[in-house]
Amino acid sequence: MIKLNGNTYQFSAEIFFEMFDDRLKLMIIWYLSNGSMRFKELSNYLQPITNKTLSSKLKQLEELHLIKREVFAEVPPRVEYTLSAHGQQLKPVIDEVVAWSQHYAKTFGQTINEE
Amino acid sequence: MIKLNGNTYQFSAEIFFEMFDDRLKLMIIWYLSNGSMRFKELSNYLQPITNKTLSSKLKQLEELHLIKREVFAEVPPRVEYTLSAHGQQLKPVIDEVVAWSQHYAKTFGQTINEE
DNA sequence: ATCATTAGTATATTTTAGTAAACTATAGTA
DNA sequence: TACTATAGTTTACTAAAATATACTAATGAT
Repeated sequence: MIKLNGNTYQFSAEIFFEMFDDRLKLMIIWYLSNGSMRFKELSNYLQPITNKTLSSKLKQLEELHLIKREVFAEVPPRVEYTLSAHGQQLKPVIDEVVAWSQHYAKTFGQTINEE
Repeated sequence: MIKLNGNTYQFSAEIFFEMFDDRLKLMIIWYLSNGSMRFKELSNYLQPITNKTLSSKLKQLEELHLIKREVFAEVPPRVEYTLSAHGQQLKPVIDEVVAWSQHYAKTFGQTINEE
């Protein structure tokens, strides 16, 4: 039995399942796994998404200690999002997700314009 | 670019993200990874969950070719759910999820009544 | 003076997912 | 006769999540 933020879990994996209860948060981790990104950049990749939704997801990920938010004192503003140490430790999960997806796509989908 | 069920994806991983856009479907895979289970059994593990929700999630997983549904001609009815080959190939993903979660729980949570 | 840019916030509206509760068929049991 | 069990379905409702749209501050460019 695990206690975390007032919640109790039978199995540790349930923590992951609750964290990534939408497709967006894990996708953001996935995009950030290749380096830092700015708000607008992430937004472009995740289209269609509204500022409000992206903003709230990033805030959640920060509260979960999975990403870091760095503000630069510039105009127009610049904010960079980067994986934290715990976020980076999700890399093996991401790698297996990619491997599985490729296999699945090979079986059920059709690849066009590969490069 | 990948085509699958009328949708197009830039990256194969997006297929996974769309499949597991809720916490329930991957959790079901996780429970089934130790063998087959009946409807009620899954329902008990996933409480609180309604019949309608569980039923729809199982239907989705079946359509995605990730689980198999076996009906036995008995009264009261017996239906067993089992991972398909593609479902079983999610095992490495699950394993990494478990490993990461344990590490995360060790850092931010507190384990009580471990055994 | 006005436009463009970034990283959001604010407000109102719509969509979606999930819930609760009742119901089905079939056979065995009290 | 009524109750139990299983594996759902059906209906009506609600709460949560996402959307569209407009807005802000500060600066440089046109």
